[in-house]
Amino acid sequence: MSKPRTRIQQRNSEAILDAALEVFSQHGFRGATLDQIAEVAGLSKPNLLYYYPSKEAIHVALLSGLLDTWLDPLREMDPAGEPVEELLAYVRRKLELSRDFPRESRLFANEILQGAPRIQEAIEGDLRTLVQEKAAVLTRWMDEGRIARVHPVHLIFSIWALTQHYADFDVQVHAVLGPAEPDPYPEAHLYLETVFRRLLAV
Amino acid sequence: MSKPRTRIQQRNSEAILDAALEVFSQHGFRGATLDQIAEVAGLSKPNLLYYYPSKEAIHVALLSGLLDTWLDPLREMDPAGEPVEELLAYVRRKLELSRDFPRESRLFANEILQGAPRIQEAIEGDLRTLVQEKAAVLTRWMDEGRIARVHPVHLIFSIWALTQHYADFDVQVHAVLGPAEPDPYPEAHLYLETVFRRLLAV
DNA sequence: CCTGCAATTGACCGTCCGGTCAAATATTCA
DNA sequence: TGAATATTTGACCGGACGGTCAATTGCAGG
Repeated sequence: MSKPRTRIQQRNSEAILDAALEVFSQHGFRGATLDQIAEVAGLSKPNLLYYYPSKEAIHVALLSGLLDTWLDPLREMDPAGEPVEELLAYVRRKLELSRDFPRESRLFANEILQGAPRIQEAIEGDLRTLVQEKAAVLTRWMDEGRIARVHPVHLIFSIWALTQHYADFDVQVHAVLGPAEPDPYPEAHLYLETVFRRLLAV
Repeated sequence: MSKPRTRIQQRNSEAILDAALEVFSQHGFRGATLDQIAEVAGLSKPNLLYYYPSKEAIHVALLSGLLDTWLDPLREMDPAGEPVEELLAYVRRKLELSRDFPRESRLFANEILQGAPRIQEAIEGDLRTLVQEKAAVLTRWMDEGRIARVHPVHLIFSIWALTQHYADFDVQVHAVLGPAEPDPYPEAHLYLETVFRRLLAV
């Protein structure tokens, strides 16, 4: 992307991306407006377009870094490590991502819900490749009898689904648990650890 | 809602709701346009507004019936039944809902992602009540030693997350599995059955 | 056939949207 | 300081949006 030179450029383009993340993640691409983003960022609309040439450019700038960040925890899963602990560490890292970056998770969810028009090639490329690669590792672990045999790709899907649920359906989670339980993550962590320990035990 | 009297009203208001489901589920409320819905429905825009007074009214009409349909499988979970089989039956019914009504699932996901502005009270009311009620049943089963002890509400969350993932993230699922595996549901069913059998085994 | 109501639509309205532009203001640096 | 450059903005544009309305067409029953 564009490299901000001055401090003002640095500060403003960051403020824009942060505001855009806020708005895009809540309303999706078409539902978000430049005026909204400008207001959240504390800038005028023409000033937004001084830093980014179009609404789409802002969206692309947000998405471009996102997929890598999102997949990093999976990349860190070490083929040479202890299988169950590696998988549980992945679950934990992914859950922390949901807790600490829920807007990013919702931005991604919105993009996928809308058919992934802007990151389809990345999904069919990098993401698919990485998943297939890690699925091969999982299969090897199963062949070696170190974890139970299940469909490796669906195993990865289930980690995504379970962890992202707490970010994407945050409103529902809090509504069901009630105001007495303001932070569901400690319980979620315990629960998910149980789920995958029992699933993978040989 | 309004009771359609004539066959024409029946046919058209159904066509409108079907078209609106298509468009809303893909673009969210703000991202959808009446012209788009009208085109999909094969009607003129003023004709849409002859059957429904506003864009919001269409959206509300769609959502009003949805939550009940969505929760029905959970309601059917029989407190007098065999615990593991009841839970697995719930998982299966929920997964079939994802397979057969993916647009409804995405509509719901969109609404929650956007903060559930139009169904928050229903979520904090009916949905919360039902979940708490069924969580009590699960807790009783755990007390009786008929299923393993885990957090009952998170158990329900995990069923939602795992089953809805296949509808909401459909694009990603197919991209990762590739064109060789056009229908992920048989494998998903097997996988989820394994997950919950192992999780709940005493 | 006619009457009366149901259904449909072209034309239109005010507003909002993404984006442009020229002018004004701040900042940098020789 | 002053010239050059970076930043900011009010005013505006064309098109799309949600919604209205008067007028037309379709249709059922007497």
